[in-house]
Amino acid sequence: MSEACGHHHSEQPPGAAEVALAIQAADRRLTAEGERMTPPRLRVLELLLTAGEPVKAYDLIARFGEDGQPAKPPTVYRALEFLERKGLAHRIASISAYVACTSGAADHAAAFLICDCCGATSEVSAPVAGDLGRAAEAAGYVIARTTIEAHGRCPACRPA
Amino acid sequence: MSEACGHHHSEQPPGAAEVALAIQAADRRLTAEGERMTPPRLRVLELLLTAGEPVKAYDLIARFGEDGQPAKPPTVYRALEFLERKGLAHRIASISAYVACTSGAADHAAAFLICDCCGATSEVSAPVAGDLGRAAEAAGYVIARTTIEAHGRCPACRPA
DNA sequence: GATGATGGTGTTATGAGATAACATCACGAC
DNA sequence: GTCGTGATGTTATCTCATAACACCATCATC
Repeated sequence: MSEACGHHHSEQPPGAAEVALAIQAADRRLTAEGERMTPPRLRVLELLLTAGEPVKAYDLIARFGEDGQPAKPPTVYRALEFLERKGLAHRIASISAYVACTSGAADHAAAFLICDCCGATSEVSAPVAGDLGRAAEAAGYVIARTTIEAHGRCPACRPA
Repeated sequence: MSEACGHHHSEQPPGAAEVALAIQAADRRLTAEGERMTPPRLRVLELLLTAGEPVKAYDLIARFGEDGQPAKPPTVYRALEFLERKGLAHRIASISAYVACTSGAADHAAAFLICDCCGATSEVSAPVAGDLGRAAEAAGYVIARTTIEAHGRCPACRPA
């Protein structure tokens, strides 16, 4: 997305069926935890899932209304905060964007591989007990959450 | 800084001598690479070094003038971009702040341990060939740069 | 079924972070 | 000198995010 690299990108966003499944699963999990899947939360999650890649907050705001009416910023930011708190979405700090979680696990640390060319993003499990964990332990830090984002080129965009 | 945790924080920013030394070293390195340490770049680096912890861009802007006059945003952002490009400073994306590099190495990947209580930040060497590197390789990604930031409590702020 | 506590939403306004665009200036190459 | 390049100064604007407050839904309790 951010850098032209002169080749074709065939995005294949998830189908409606997959999105519906993911929403169902999220809904069940929230209910089990005594949380509510309210309309704005559902809508934002749906937008994130449908996009299948990181989306800017103001793009979500613009797409929010089914009829083309944008949302007010707090509506979307509150939904994002909730989804993130529940592990259903993640903020990608290095590009100020948000993405639906593709890991089934609740309350997990995440790491991302981000293609600077096509914007494709791959969530991988964050190795909290790995290198960073050891460095933290050595320094006496107690870690609560991590931001781990690697930028580069995905297989499709890799230079020849 | 961001969370009250009811105990005393004794910050000890680097002394003027240390700052002067770091600036000298930076100056030499830039000269060796054919780059120029211009007044705004020097000033921003000096502010970052003196702070000894992450600083918001608009704080740099406010402190920029020796006489209390603020800088114009592009002045500071351009200096920051340059310093970051040269490995003399880093942006910490998760808190939108900037910090002087405390690693001697040029052109290196960095990782940070950030205390959510007192703001202390510790730069550790980024294990590019570690867990994340393996995940990237497995996914076919070629990594160009990484953002690795761990939030928690430093030894001084650690809960009892 | 009133009451109140809690949490979610709607709305207005504003704060915080970052950059586009263009004019001008300093410097080295020739 | 003059030309190309890179840095700076300046104005304006854009993007990202949240504060503050009114209102509403839900549920427990009495």
